[in-house]
Amino acid sequence: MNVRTLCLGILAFEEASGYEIKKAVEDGMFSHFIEASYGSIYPALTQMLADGLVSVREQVQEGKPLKKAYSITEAGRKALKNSLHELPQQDKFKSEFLFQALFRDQVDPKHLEAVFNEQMDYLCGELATIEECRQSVEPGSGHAFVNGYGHAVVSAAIQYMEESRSSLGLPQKPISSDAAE
Amino acid sequence: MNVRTLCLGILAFEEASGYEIKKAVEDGMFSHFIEASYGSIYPALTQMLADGLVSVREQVQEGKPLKKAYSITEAGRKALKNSLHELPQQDKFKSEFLFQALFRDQVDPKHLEAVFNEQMDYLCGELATIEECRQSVEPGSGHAFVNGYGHAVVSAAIQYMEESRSSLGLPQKPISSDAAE
DNA sequence: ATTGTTATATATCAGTCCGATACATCACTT
DNA sequence: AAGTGATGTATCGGACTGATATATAACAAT
Repeated sequence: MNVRTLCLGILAFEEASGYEIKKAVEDGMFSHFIEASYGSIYPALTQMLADGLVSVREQVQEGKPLKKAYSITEAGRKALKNSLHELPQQDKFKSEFLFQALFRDQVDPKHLEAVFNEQMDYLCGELATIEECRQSVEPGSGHAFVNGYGHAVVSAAIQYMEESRSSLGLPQKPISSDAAE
Repeated sequence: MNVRTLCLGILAFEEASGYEIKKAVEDGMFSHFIEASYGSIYPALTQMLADGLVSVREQVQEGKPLKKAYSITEAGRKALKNSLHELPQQDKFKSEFLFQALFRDQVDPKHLEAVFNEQMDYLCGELATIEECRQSVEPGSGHAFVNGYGHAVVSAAIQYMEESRSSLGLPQKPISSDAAE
């Protein structure tokens, strides 16, 4: 699946600009299972416009830059439906954190601790985003399933991390900066 | 982090060929949190050889093609250690399965079921790989932590998938081909 | 016998995508 | 008056993927 299909999928829910698509995959509804950069989103929109899969509406906004609001066309919906019936590629998961954790005996304990805490912050942030979205999702929908999947997985990761603190030789949960001692 | 560092990391554990590195990230110890293709592994090894980070030993094998066994050098270990002290990038997770699940009302139920079952197979395969590796890992090591992380996350995914069968309108667990009805 | 498949192994390349950067406008703070 | 941050479009070098080519040998099937 390429970025074009990804954009079509987001536009199938609502009209959006390139900037908004980027936000959706960075922080929004789609953030925990999709990635895409400006360098692929903008060319994808341009190309799909040429192919008639999307249409633009240039919005002149007060106090903000020009915004190109893209909408999916009928041809676009058809193309999306086709893509949805292809066999999906395998999930891809890359974690540099886990890679570093593999060599924990070769890194400075201070670094390990910093990296560990950053990972916890990241995971908790993901969980917060997922829980935010959970409210605006109707039960039984595809959104609900995907949201629940993310919640299950990220929760499990957080719990495992928490349980592993001692076995990694790290100090317990640093709730406030001067609780230890 | 680039593929060069990734290869160095694997070579820090044991001498390996490009083919074996690919296997390690595809099926082995590293498979659930690392990705790399031949198209990046072989150039990485060639370049690192030129830079003196690895050395080769050409093995003439009986009944098999020539094998170039790469080993990490002292300079390579130093370079790896440096890389390990950089801040890791955020985890990346992409799931086309979840993307398709998002549009479950727009896809053929047969397709949804097939895709769902394939995802289950994939996840169970991952779990099996992780459990295989678990045996050959010494407790308390970085390997053990990473292995446990994978186990926690994949187990959670499988459990959630299992619980969601009915809410997606799918038939129950197809253990054998003619158990239903 | 010979065709096909699977496993081992190296290597390349078109196309895709990321990460960084540039540019521009406005709100808000310092 | 300067700096920061959010909104917004756009491009590009370089990294990486996915597919393909090449080669050898074991093994199964026809």
